[in-house]
Amino acid sequence: MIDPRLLRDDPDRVRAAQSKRGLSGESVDRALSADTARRTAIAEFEARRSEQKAMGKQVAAAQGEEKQALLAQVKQLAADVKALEAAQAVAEEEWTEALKAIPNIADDEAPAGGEEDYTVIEHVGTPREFDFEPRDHVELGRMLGAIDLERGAKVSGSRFYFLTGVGAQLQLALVNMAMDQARAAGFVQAAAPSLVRPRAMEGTGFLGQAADDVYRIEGEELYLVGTSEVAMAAYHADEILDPASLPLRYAAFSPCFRKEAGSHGKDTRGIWRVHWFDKVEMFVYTTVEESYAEHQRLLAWEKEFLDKLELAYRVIDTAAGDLGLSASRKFDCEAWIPSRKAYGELTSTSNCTEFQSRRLDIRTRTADGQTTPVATLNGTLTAVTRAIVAILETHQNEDGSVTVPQALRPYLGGLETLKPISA
RNA sequence: GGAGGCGUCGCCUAGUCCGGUUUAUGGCGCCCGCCUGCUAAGCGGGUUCAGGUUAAUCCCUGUCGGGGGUUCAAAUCCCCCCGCCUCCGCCA
Repeated sequence: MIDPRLLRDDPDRVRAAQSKRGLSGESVDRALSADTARRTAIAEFEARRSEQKAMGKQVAAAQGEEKQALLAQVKQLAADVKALEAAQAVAEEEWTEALKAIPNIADDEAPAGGEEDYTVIEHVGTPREFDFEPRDHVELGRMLGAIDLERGAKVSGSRFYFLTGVGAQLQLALVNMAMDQARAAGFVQAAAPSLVRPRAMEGTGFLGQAADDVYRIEGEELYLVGTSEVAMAAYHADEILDPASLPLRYAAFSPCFRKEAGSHGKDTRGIWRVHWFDKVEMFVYTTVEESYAEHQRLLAWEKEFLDKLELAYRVIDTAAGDLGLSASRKFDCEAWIPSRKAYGELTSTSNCTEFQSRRLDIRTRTADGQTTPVATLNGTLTAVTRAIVAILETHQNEDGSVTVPQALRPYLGGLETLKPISA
């Protein structure tokens, strides 16, 4: 949710932000008129209510006939108050809805436009040149006994898989390496629930345009999270965080579930795009002023992790139209994926500024003691399946074996090479 | 899944049976001031959060886990939901 005062005081800035995302100013106009209607309704209700309270005291003090007369008089007042209160609630609801429909204000630095309008910030490493015909991760995973797609489909359907043998080991190794890095950097490690209430899902902005991608539990008021960002954002809901405790940094492990609605036929091969994967996610609460520097730090930690996996990647600055509802700026780290002959997103970090904290009512205090919404940021340390794809394909050898990146070896009991168990 | 108990402004707590002089007690903590050689003690005042209004203050409204209802009037009575605790059942 954007700052209602910004909307009221500087609507043109909000309109400009909308157009940067390729959206019309219609929702801005709707929110503005809803704000006016709301304030009128509040003033009317409060005036009447004040009258009623004053009369109520007279009733309490009065006796006999005088009391009966007052009662008759105040009865109409009570009916008015009730009607005005209901009207106020409706106006309030419409205002909230209108306000929530407006995406976060994109950062001035974020490129304007849609999905294709990102800017490349930097390239790290160079895509590997193969002197043999490289295999894709599906083939490598089969040879290594690491990925079982057929049985994944049998048991759970398309876009599911089993990680077996070194595949399962690789998952635990990646998770442990991510958790160790996070702990060394001062993060609090967390294991987060994957099932959350509507409040958490709604508060993080995933029940808006992204709702189609969210699994709902039938007969329950619960959703499966697509990222532990959801649980970690709601973790401090309704709290006023001690300024001295900021930044609060969490590294959360959780399974993630995505319906991938609207991506039928896209990335159907292998484990690149799946309905379930496990992830270690960084999540930070800090002040809005500090959030911009923190965003760079999150990006640096993501790069550190990718560097340790010895991958070639580029960093892109996502365009405003591709930010999603909550983010004001987003950097994606895209690793070179040999079988795709292209860069593909491995990690992503977003600065959501006050957008989520306003919805979830998470605040801190300014130097003069006033409450103010915190900023929330998130960033992927490792999304296991995509990391595995990148590692297998990048570090494969001609015989189908895979050389384990140095940094990962301690997490695999010193294993230097993953060896095929079948041709 | 069943039975019972509980939820008050940071923490503790009065008020709930029997609705109205409650603008929700009081203590601790914290903040400001007085006093004091310094500190402590003592004394006085302040101290939920949000919204409306305002240049700002004042003021007004809401807020006793959340929502709804009864009533002229609800922390107090009724209903639903959430959470915590105790016991029983089931279970990795």
